[in-house]
Order: sequence, then C-alpha cells, then structure tokens
Amino acid sequence: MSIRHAILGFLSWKPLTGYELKKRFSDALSFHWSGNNNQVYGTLLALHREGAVTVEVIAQEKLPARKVYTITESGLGELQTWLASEPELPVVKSDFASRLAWAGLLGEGEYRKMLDSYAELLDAHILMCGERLKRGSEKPDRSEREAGLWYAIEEHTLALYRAERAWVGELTDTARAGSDASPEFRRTWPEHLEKGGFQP
Amino acid sequence: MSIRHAILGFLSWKPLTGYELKKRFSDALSFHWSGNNNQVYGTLLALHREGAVTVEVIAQEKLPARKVYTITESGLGELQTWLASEPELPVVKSDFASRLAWAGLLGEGEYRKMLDSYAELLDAHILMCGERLKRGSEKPDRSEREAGLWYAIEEHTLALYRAERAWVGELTDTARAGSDASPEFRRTWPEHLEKGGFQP
DNA sequence: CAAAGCATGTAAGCAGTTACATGATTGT
DNA sequence: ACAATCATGTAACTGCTTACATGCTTTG
Repeated sequence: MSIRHAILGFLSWKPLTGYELKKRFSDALSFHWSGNNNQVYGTLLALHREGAVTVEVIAQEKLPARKVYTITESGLGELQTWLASEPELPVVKSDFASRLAWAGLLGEGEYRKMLDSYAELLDAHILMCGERLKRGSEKPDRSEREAGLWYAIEEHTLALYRAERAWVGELTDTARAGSDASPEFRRTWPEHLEKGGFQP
Repeated sequence: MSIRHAILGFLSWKPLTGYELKKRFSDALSFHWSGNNNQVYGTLLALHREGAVTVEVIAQEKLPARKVYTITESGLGELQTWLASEPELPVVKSDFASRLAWAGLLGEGEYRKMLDSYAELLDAHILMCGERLKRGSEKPDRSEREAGLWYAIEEHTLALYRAERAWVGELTDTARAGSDASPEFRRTWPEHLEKGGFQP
C-alpha cells in the first residue's frame, strides 16, 4: 500500500492538482500520509511518466500554472487491480506502547505524568478530529455506498482514538489503586547494573 | 520513536545478543518492528560506537561468536530521558481503510469478497496472536507494575485487532441489508471518464 | 535428508520526513 | 505587519524492507 493508490483513488473521483491532493491528504483523518510535497508531486510525475494520468496545464495570471491531473483508463485499471488484490493487516506504530513497556524504570510520579500527558494529547487530538468532521470537507459520494463508507471510515478512525483514550483511563485508575495500596516511591534498576551510578 | 529506544529498553532488562533481540522483536505482538538484521545489527553497532552499550564477544566452538551487548549508564540515561519526553500519537497505517475509501468502484460481489478476505485475514491473525500469548515468551518482570504493563500492552494490541474484526462484521451486515433492499448489480464509473472503455 | 534454528553481517532500495526555494494574493 | 492560502518543485535524510552471503547444528 502506497500513496500511489490513494492518489489514483482521488483522481478516479475527479481531476485534481497536486496542491489539491496534498490538502486532501493532510485534511483526512483516515489517510495516514502527511501529504508532503515530495510525496505528492513526485508520485504524480511518476504516474504521468507511466501513463496512468494525463496533465492539463492551466496558466493563471500572477499565480503559478495549475497542473490538473486526470486519470487514464490504464490508471483506473491499476486502481481496480489493486482493489481486487489481497488486503493487508493494519500496522500500528504506537510510541506510547513502546514507552509503557519500559515504564517500570520510572517512579510512580513520573509514570503518572506519562499517562497524563498522553491522555492530554489524545483528548486534544480527538477534539480536533471532531471539529474537522463537523466542518466536513468535500468527499466522494458517487453512490450511497461510497458516501456511507467515507462516513464509516472516519467514524472508525475516531473510535480508535477514543478506545486508546479509554485504555489510558483504565491504566490511570489501576495506577491510582496500586499506589494507594503501597504508596512508597520505588525505582527499579536493572539487576546487571550497579545501583547509584546514573541518577537523572 | 525508533527501534533504538526499544533496544535500549530490552538491554536495560538484561544483556542480549543481536540474534536474541531480533527474536524478541519478531515474536512481540506490540512492537511494530520486523526485527530484520540491518535494523538490529546496525543499531547495535551505532549504539556501541556512541557508548550506550558495551560488547563482550563470547567465542563458541563451531558456531559464530556471540556478541553480548550490555547497556551502559549513558545508555540508561538516554532511555530515561526518552521515557520522560512527550509521547506521540499512534500512527495507524490501514491498507484496508484506504481500499474501502474506493470500494464504491467495485460491484456488490467484489465488495463482499473484499470484506470477507479481510475478515479472514484478521481471524487468522487473531488466532495466531492468541497462541503466541499462550506460549508466552520470557518477558521483563522486574516489578509488579512492569509485569502488569506487559500483560496490559499485549491485551490492548489484541483488543485492537478484535475491534477491527467487529467493524468488518458490521460493514458486512450493512452490505447484506443494503443489497437485500436493492439487489441489482451497479458499478459506478467516474463521471469524467467515458463509460465502457476499460472493463476488467 | 530437509527444515528450522543459531549467529553474524552487507547491499540495494523504497517510502516517507523535514527543510529549502520562490513568489504573488488575500485575510486579520 | 504578519500569517495564511495558492502553487510548484528539489535536496538531504531517516527508518525500514527485502534479499543476499556464509555456514554449522539440531530436530523431525
């Protein structure tokens, strides 16, 4: 799965410029690509070289020319072939899970702080997502099913963040319960290291 | 977040060889790194060059020498500094969501097939995860909290796949309900393309 | 006798990131 | 006056992937 297919997807909906594609990627909740220049303009160039899209250059007074890309039948064929191929498992890169794995090295207070700052980050992100959804940019809706799917995908993306938030809440509750039972500060050091050397 | 911190994490637990680290990454449910050679051996080399770890070469009869890496205080410092830094949002790369966004281009039958094959993939993966958890490889448990966290992380990872599976189930139900209402085959073509050119 | 495990490493390459480069127009 | 939007592109870099390269030992 690369941005190539996602770009072909957008172009199957309507002709767009690189700039417009970039915006769609950075506005979307559910496409994980940042929509940076190199990625979009570069892929568009490759797509054109390979005959998957055509370009129409529309000169503008005072602003750089717009290059409007249109999908070709060959491009549409590639998109359909991809859609019919075997899907892949989702890949989740969780910085937080990686940290949590070693959070035993932290004291109670530092651990709580870690949970809190992640909860805060998630809350902010969830809020932002909600606002973006309310504003609601233009989406493909060539059929009932398509419109429904775009809605479903966005809801599902949000649901994932909410599940993550709920999990952090549970961890916080557990931490609270645990330290109420044994409130002393305890920092665990690796057994194979001398204690007392590095003290942050 | 890079594999560097995860390696330091494992080494904070106990000295390990590159080979052992590789296995831990490919066995883990919740670390997203594949644990390929270049990544692990390369990072270890860099870590050593920078003084974050030390090496002890243990010659073996008939097998290549084992290089056992031990974390230094500087390495432990780097790990703690990272743990105290701001966490990042999880990044989800969902091939399936990207496909779903353009599934309006598919006919009912192809769409159902797509849902089914993803459901199958998830089922297989969930089963495999369950077995891996039952087998249960050796995990850090220097404190109650650490042991509990490793358990919590693995459960949470599995929960995510299960939520994904439930979602696909819902989409399938919706699709069934929809096509019962209007069972005709309908393929939607991009408005800006002539209909009838490319027919897969 | 083949496959899996032990054990190290290198080469080539893809996908994606940040930052650089330019410059007019519109809104606060 | 400053920031955002419109609009294109390039350079340098990071992180990660697959495949290559070697070769012995244990298990099925």
